[in-house]
Amino acid sequence: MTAVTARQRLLDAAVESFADKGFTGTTTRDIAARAGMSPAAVYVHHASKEDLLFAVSLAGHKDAIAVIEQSYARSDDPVERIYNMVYDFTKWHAVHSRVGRIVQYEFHALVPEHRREIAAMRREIEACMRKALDEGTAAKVLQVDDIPGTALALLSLGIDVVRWFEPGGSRNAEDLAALYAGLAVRMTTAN
Amino acid sequence: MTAVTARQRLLDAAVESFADKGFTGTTTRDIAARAGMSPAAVYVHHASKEDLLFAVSLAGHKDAIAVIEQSYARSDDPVERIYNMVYDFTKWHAVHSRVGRIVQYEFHALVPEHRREIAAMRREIEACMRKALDEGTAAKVLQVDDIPGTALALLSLGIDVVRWFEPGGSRNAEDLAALYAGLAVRMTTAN
DNA sequence: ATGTATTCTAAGCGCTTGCTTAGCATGATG
DNA sequence: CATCATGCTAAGCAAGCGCTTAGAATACAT
Repeated sequence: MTAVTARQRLLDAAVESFADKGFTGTTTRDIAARAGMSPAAVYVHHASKEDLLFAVSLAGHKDAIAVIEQSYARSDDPVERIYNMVYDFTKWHAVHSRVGRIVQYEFHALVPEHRREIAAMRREIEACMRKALDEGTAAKVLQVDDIPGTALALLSLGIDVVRWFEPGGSRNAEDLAALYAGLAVRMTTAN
Repeated sequence: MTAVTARQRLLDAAVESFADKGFTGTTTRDIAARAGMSPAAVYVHHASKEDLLFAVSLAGHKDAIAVIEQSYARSDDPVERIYNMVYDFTKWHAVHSRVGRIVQYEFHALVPEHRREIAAMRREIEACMRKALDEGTAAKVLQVDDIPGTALALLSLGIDVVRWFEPGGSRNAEDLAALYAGLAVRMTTAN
């Protein structure tokens, strides 16, 4: 299908452009050129530049939600669960740091309706982490005073990776994920 | 002095504009209007839009470095020191979340020369945190395996606050700082 | 009064922006 | 062979961009 391929090529080009120069710093001509098409071709497959951002953001969030929910489900043990969730969430942000940067830093560039939709998906991610902490403390395996605050901290650790991580840089995604997952366990288990 | 006042008014206007719309999303006309001046007045006091960004970024980094170095110096006890450093660093990012957002997210918009200068200041902050962890583990008070990685994690906690914190929101800067500082101590002391 | 330095603005230059329009090529369908 | 939808582009429009220029207004020294 030429249609699907061209549409996807434009999405890929948008990811690279937005990650490099930000949403407002990217021109529709940049995206078109990267996809090897004329500036007008963008509008054959996407309604607007903001629509491209929304598509990228939506796909990124869906992926991130799937990752953290699968991590939650993989184990019944609260400690193992926290380890897995922080490991996978951190690793995802390291491996997909370019998409992650768009998802995190261009949120405000979305139109209000799209912003609401994305905000709801973020709340799902936070809710999943809170649930893991909730159940772990109820079972007296974890020791967490401020559950919403600690959930925020654990997710922050993973999210902030997109700010500086570069694939092929000095740090490797798996090692970083293991480090942060270990720290997460220390943060949530009794001293 | 009218000169100093106008210059500062433009800097303040730049902070608000950049924080709201990002560097590329802000026009020099936005900044001038916010400062109550004509578009041309910007160039009486600042060489370019990028120069305004650099001035904001430089002031922000100087402030952040001062905060973390004072926290380091306030106590000799490694645990207390980690608590203080994470507390103050987090609180600074919460209180100055608008400046912090510019400092963190518009780094790439600086010209290479300015970027190098700011990057050096960031390394100072990381070095200060590493030093605290280094000395604490050498004294066998802290237990940290990966010192550079843990330093990164502790700073990430504070930095990521600028992504979502709003002054006057549901969370208070001091409570958040105390929470994160407590988590930092758990991360760095033996289980 | 005259000269000088400072602070500011009206106007606008050359260029780029997101997006549209009109139309061309291609290939499937009657 | 004719028709028509699809995927694409050349050209360009109205608006907005960073920044400059020429000069007005003010304040103070001579």
